[in-house]
Amino acid sequence: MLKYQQTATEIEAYIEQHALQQGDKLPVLDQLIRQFEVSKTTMTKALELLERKGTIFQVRGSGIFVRKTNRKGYIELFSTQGFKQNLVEHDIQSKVLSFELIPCPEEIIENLGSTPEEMVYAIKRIRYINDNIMCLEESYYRQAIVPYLNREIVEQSIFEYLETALGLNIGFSDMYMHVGKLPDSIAQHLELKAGDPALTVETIFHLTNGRPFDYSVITYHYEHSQFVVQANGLYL
Amino acid sequence: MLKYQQTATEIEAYIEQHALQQGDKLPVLDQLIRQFEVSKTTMTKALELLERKGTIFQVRGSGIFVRKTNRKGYIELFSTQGFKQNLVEHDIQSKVLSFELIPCPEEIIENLGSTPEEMVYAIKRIRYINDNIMCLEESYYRQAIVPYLNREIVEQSIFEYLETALGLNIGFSDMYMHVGKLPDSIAQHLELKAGDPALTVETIFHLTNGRPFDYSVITYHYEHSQFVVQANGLYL
DNA sequence: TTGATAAATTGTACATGTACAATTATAATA
DNA sequence: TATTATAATTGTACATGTACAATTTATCAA
Repeated sequence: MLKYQQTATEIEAYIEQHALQQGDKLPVLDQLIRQFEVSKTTMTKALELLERKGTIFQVRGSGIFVRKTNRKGYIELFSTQGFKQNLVEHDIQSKVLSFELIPCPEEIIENLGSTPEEMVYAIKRIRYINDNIMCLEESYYRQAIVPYLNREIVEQSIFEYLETALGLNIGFSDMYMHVGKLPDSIAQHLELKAGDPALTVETIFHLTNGRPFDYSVITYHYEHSQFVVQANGLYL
Repeated sequence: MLKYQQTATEIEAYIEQHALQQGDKLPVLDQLIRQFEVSKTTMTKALELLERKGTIFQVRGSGIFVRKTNRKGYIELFSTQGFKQNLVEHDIQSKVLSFELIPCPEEIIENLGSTPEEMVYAIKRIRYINDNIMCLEESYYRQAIVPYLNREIVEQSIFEYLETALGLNIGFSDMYMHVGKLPDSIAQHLELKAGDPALTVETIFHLTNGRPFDYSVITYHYEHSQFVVQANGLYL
């Protein structure tokens, strides 16, 4: 683990231990540097990481303060950076509906930048959050990049397997979101009615080297999923 | 404008001028440093900015490459960083439904960290994108921070006014999203039917010093709004 | 008191330099 | 030719140091 990531984790622990709340002030930058025994660069990067993660905010001339979202029960859609301790407080389960190795379907080719001959793992599964149906996920993995998958892996966390067992470096992703009415085919899986509202998120995942390896379409159950996003930039 | 922001803008211009496409390689870091005559720190920060913005991706040992989303017609929900050139390619118009100065409503107090006595500007407006109804926006600005607003300003970009005329420094925001069925009252404004699907986004905007100044609830028209998010971290 | 002004505090921008890890290209070997 | 080992390329991590801008605190005048 990198030093600045490690430092960031330690600062989080510090916040936890001292039970700091929204708006509370952390020690001054110089003090943090001495306290955690790192250089200014490292501390700055650690703080920047925590700022993007939404844990703190920094005010020049004033100090470093804790930023906490108070609402509970929301899913972090884009951790935008950092670790993956998003959903740890939620209990996530999966039920595999289908799992097969097929030639890349026509409509997926463009998204994955693949060829019609190329084989892909096609997986359909329902994901549960705290024993409620959260979403239906249909995903396609290029076998050229993910040479092997099996049903057992797919029942657990696929990304976990890709990173640890296969040593793949997962990089960035493009997500496309829209809201619409559920078609009957999907509604059944979510135990909802056709015409009910749904959030659909298409995502193209890339390795750090830019190669797309996974295209997935997730349809969320509108009653069991709500999302929080901590943003830092500007907007509308 | 800061040097690294300026540099980032110049690199974007470079990409534009050379008509670089997805996956095309930029000059090597050292070359970029010489070419744009900045230090390594500055260039690194500029590139980091562009990476977060989704314009490029960097691969150690390999190079710096262009990253472009090819789908058109999507709204950038969270620019996650950077400038606010999101919606420039869209034509955004507003129609003000109501505009008043009132004591802070009960249900808003907690979100804005205000008191019941405090006065807030309450604004309701419909926003159009390319002449289609995009969303209904209800927003509340604390008068303690935004001392003056009028109907004319509200018909244009409020944030533009806050930044330039009032000199406020807009910082981070917390967004809460969920999907649901439209109540009749809102459906009418969006020219939809009660029960139709809708994406609702609540946002609490803060100044850079951490003080919340704006709480808004936006209900999007499901047929006229779709969103793209370029993420960099990890996920589900 | 109030209000302006100066000084101290504190985070950010930027430069320079070293070491290193991931990738790619090259050379050596079977 | 294919495979492996080596070297060159290229971005990232990290340290140190200077200058500065935004904020807060202290000081002084009215």
